[in-house]
Amino acid sequence: MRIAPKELLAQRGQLDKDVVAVLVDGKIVDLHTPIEPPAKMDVLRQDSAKALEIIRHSTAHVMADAVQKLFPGTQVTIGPAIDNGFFYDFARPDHKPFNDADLAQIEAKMGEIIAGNHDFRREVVSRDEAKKLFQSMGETFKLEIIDAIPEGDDISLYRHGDWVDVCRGPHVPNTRFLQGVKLTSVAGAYWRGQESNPMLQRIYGTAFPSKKALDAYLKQLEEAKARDHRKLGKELDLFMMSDLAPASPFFLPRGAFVYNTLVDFVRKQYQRRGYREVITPQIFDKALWERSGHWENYRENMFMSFGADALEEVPEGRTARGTPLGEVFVSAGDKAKEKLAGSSLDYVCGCKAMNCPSHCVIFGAQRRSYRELPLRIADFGRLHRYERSGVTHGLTRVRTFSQDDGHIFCTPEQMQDEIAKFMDFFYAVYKALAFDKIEIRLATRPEKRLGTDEMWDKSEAALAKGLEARGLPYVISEGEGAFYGPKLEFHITDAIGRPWQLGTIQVDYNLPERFELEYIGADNAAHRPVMLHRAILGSLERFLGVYIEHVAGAFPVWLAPEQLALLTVADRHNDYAHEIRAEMEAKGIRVIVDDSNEKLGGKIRAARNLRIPYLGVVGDKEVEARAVALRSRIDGELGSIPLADVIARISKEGEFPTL
RNA sequence: GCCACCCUAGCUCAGUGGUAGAGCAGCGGUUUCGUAAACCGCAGGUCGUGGGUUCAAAUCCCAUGGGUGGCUCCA
Repeated sequence: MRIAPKELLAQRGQLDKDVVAVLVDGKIVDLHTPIEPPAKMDVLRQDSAKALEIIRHSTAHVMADAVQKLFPGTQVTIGPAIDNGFFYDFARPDHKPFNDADLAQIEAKMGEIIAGNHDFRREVVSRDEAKKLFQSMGETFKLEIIDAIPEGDDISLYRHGDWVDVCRGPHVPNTRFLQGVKLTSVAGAYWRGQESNPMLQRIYGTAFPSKKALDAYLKQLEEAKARDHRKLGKELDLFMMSDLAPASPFFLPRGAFVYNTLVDFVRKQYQRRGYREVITPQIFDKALWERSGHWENYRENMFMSFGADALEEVPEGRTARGTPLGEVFVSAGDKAKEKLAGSSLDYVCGCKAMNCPSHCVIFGAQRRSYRELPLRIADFGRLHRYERSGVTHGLTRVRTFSQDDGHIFCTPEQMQDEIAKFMDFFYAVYKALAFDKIEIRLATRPEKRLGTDEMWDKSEAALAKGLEARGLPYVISEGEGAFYGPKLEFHITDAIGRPWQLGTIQVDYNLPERFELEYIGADNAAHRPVMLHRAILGSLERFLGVYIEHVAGAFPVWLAPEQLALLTVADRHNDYAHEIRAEMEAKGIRVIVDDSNEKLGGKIRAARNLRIPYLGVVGDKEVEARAVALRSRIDGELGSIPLADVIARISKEGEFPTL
């Protein structure tokens, strides 16, 4: 005998005013959905974290109600709760978007609906009834949704006031539970996420059990924005951008220092872990990319390049070699194609978007012995990828970057061990950099791919095994692998919680095949190696963006562009400051002197704003004692300390972390 | 690429059809100072760019570049 938890709680006298839903076997069940009376049932109150999702989903319904009241004829589609709130996608008959003024109006209407204290009600209907209902309402998207509900599942409707939606639930008992509501932004979104489908108008919002909780969230969001790497990049003179090279950062001296130091840090590890670094060309003959499969699978992301002679008309009596430019630029307009058609393309080049093909060229350039394997090749080469406008973002999504990239050529037998070694390396680095929350995704075969299903089966299994060997939890990203092989992606979130892939390891049987790579085994026969693509920090640009946010611009002593700022109290201390600066620089310490015409307080403020780890005040006492009044960003005032001790302390902290 | 919004001095921003502004930074001077902003002065902008409407455009319209938040795509 199934019964709604609402009745059950009422019978037991547990139906308090702040009960949102119940928890049965760890599953959230709203008060409307009939269940078998369970042995154990916990109540979820308004302020519990698990109630948040229900509140947000119900708020999405109220928003859809408000939108349909204000914009008659608008169709509803889907409206789930998400990490930071909820959204609902709409199709307006006039295809007009919502603007900020509309949002304010919708929010006001939502307030009215909520104030009406409407009960949410659930009912189960047959597929035909549901279809008839939404047919009569002209909700064609909902009809598609109903059709997608698996046979045998209940089709439930949720109503509040006079508004109805087909919905799995769960929902709050009454609109009065929705007290902290804010609409945040609008966005275009494709129906079912397909670019070929019509674009819907999405409205994002967030909701909390109370106005107070909402305000706290909004404040926290403000604070997160203060550590946005784009803002800090400007404030700390780390990097800049220019319209003349969209999505391509210019690293300024301070930023370039941090960048190079990260590279040095990884390089030092390479030395100990059997990697050999190479430097490879930037621009390659198209033939390389045809062989690697990039031409076929990755061309739209590549920058093309060609010599001036490619633009010359082909002279009379000579046959053009290569591909006419007009055929290369497939997405060029007809006019452009016509113009390019007569130009020969003896030498079209692709600017490299990945290092792997050149490493294959290196591997294949010599007869290789099994004794050389695993061969670990590292490359910090600069990559260029043509990113569509609209997807780029600060340092985290750019058009030019370099990775701490490496490719391991090994025997199939060595592969699992190499994956394990990589995992050790990876976690040692992230631990040293004080990252603890790392999400792992196993990205599996995409639609557009090279190689056989057997190869993909083997590759995916090898990566999963590598994770299971360490007992690491992971999620599967269906179809998100690279075109040549599956990957493990290591994701870290930025200041406002957006995840970014940094490190990766990918198994690849395909490129060795395409490049016909071989090594001679102990049996004196030729064998095909396996290739592992791997990066620890990933794109250094992206890593730095995430890392700046992680440390809020306050780099540890070993990474800080300046480790110590010497601040003089008055002009008469300037000579001493410059003298000891030279002494410290000779010992490898990075020092700046602020001998400007500012008061001490002003100098301290300026140095602190730059997040310099140590401040050293020099005045009469310090000159007298050959000392520095030291102040640490972390430990505060340390008092007057002899010069030699300051040098010792900063030198020690300035060493690279040991792994 | 698609949707919305934004672009005013090096930076942060004010200015909604009628003579382009502030703070900070910069420069010059004064001050010589002990732990988060000394004082005075000067200079700095074809209001992203190009068209249009208007007697008059930073402001309204169109196009275009760049950025922001999403969608899609990806390190």
